[in-house]
Amino acid sequence: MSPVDFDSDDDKPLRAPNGGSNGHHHPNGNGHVPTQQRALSSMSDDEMPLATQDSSPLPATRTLKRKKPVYAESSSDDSEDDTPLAATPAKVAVAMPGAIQATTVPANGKGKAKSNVSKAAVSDDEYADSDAPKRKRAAKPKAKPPKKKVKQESSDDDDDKPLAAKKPSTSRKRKVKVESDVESDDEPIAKKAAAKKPRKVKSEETEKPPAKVKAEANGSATVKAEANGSPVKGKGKKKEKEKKEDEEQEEVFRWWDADAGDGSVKWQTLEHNGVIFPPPYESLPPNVKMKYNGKELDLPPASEEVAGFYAALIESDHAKDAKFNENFFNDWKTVLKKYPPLDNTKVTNFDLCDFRPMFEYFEAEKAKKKALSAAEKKELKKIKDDMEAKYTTCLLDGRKEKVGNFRVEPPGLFRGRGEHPKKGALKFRVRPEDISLNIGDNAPVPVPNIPGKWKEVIHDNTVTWLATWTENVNGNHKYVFLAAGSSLKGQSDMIKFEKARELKNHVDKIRQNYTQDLKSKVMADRQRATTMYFIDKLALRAGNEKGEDEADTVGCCSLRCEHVTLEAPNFIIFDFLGKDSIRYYNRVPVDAQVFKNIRIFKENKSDNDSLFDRVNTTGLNKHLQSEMKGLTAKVFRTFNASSTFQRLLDENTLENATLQEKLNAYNKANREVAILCNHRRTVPKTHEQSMEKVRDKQRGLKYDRMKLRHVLFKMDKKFRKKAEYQEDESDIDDEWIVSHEEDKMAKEIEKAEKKFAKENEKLTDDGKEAQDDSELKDRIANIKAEFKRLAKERGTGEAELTREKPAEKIEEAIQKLTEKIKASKLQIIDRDEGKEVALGTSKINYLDPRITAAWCKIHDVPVEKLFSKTLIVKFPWAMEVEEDWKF
DNA sequence: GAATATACTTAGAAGGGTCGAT
DNA sequence: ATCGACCCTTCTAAGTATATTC
Repeated sequence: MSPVDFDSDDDKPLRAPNGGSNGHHHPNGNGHVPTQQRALSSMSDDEMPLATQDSSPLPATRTLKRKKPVYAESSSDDSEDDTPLAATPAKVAVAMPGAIQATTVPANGKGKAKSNVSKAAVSDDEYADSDAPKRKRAAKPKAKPPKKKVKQESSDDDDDKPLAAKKPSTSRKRKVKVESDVESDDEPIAKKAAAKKPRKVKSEETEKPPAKVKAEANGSATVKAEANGSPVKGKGKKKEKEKKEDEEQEEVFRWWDADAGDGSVKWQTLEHNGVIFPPPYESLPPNVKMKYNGKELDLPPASEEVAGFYAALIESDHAKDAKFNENFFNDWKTVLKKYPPLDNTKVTNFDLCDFRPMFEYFEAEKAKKKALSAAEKKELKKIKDDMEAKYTTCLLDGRKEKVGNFRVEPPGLFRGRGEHPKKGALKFRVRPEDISLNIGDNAPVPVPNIPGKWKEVIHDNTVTWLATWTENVNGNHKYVFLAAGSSLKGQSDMIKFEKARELKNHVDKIRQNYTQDLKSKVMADRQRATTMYFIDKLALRAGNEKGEDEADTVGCCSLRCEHVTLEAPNFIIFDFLGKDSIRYYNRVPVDAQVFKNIRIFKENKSDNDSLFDRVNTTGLNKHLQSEMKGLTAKVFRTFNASSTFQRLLDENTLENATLQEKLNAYNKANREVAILCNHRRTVPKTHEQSMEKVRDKQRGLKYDRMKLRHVLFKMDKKFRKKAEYQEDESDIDDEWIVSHEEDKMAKEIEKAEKKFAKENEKLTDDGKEAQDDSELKDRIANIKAEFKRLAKERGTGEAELTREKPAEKIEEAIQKLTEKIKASKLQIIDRDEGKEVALGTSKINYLDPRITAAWCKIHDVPVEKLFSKTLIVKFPWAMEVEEDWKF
């Protein structure tokens, strides 16, 4: 059985429609949410085997996750200056004029320390409104007493206890605070750092063939020379195909033809130029000042920069977000404390701030840039490209490879998705002192393009990153990796898909096993089986635990009771926020046992308790490994997406279809996968409007075709009988025709006027006399007469052309229009159905590119129609498949 | 064994570039 | 040649997975 059709009612894949309102979510049919829910609680569970062991299904109340706030400690008032963290950046500031490090603000500190104490205080009614669809996990603060949980644990048999992690008290992981280790400033950080870092620095004295590689590297550094005809590299692969200046194209390393390495060592030699830092902050011109309480505010660069971050956003949705504003303002105030306005104005009230002058200045600058001539823009771009050139590539084992994100993230305001508690917080400027480099130990250590020294330089060839740093807002790690088209990324991508294909060979057994386990007497196993069922059928994400200072989103293992609703006899309604706070709403029929299980799992729990309190992703993956080597939860998503795609393509592509029809079949399959994976985008504001435009255009085509038919009818009655001319233009009515003709006339007149004016201009330029206005009048009169005739023709079923044409020509023209109309119909459907589905994500990450490559070969479709240039560069390894290749 | 650290993949928004219609 | 819709790239946030630490 295919991975998705467990739904016996109709074997469409279960999809994950979009949230809410717009109706296109229910593939399975008119799904509307039933009014009656939880009718089942009364059902007795005959085979509720768990009873004994689980007699107290004590829900480990999953209190909220949430990690501790990174900087939350100082609850005291405003001594933020003293916060240790602040110190670090500040230091640098001195040394670097303009580079505002100032932004030392400890991401909003204090305050909201929802101490556990306060949590305890939260009353239960916070959970009370269970039917409120919005799962506000509001309760973050609360830590429900572990109550029975303890008991339960003891009573359960070992295998069966709730995972400790989910105990309320344990709550979630927290991220470690960002340390400012810059202390030891100026030491020869390089080697020493590596030493102190226990990390896997094994690379230190690994054997490598430096000499040889080195030589090669040097050679390839001179790409130019090479392009000129003297291949420096010894690779031999480089045939003379250099013809076009495909210098960047240079020989692609055909790693997929080479021997696979061991896997853990990622490279032997690595040379690169580090990262590029954004330019230091430049103050605004003196005439641009924001206002506070109506008065101009004279800000030092450090605080002006931060104000500018916000000013740029005042027209965006972010500025409408209270949390965003609050976080920004707190952080900005901290900066202001250190870098106050010159006149010492106290900025205390957000509502008194007027950032508009700054905003307008930015807009004007943007406009200025846009107004530059093409040549000027090109020039600027070239300057930038030249400056960045050396950072764009690196030498990996002597081969030139593209680097991905070599630009260090500039400072700004953190734009968290959804209800992220830190959104709007100030993200500091990153300095060399924050960055660790990873580079071959024989490679020269690059010098930062701004003053400063790297935090450390290590030589770890078991990882692929070139640089890393820790971001201050959430303490997350950032990395610089190679680009998507690099050999390293390509290899792991191919491995990913091969692993997903391997799952084909095990999936039957795995399904058999978990189907068994759905009835297991061991609660933990039963829950695990149920999560596997969802992950397999619905392609849900694994659902790791999240910390307290993150948006409240969930995946399969972290679902809470409030996220699933039962609807008899066998439907489950999922409604939760997943990755990126994208809503997942899906009403699906499920196996009777699954239905029963969910009912059991929900028993005696409150809405914000974990549904699968005995399952976590680590345990789940461990189990999966035992079913198939290398299997993890995410493999199911890849597997489901790619196999669904392959099947749909096979089913939907008709042999003799036109190119457009084939493309549509492809996009349709792509779209179904995107729906399965719940990949969404916000509907462009202009969508409806542009739909109407296209529809109108299509009606125009139909109108033209109708007119041509009428011409034929007038020429010879026999045409009226021809079957292909019987069809009616159903969606153009008389009213529309009238307005269409009027429109058309107006446009033609306007065109005639323009043309006339142009002709006259030309004449006078040539020193001749301009035409008389009467000429224009004549022309317009002609047009009007023409349209008068059209008006008369209305309803007669007959028409004539301004210029006569032979019947065959007209028939040909009709044929062409028919094709155009057909194509446009398809396009319209395609577009409307896809308005909120993002196809790109699945194409980039989930669909085995070999499916596409093979399909293109069989159906004679140029792959460029489906893959952008970057995708083609990303998937070189897939382009050579045999046409009969199947996922 | 939970918490944390690390490294890598997956994700939508924003903004810029391109391309087709006029 | 201009304009605007849309496609693509860029950016960086937000996941997954597993190793390491306490």
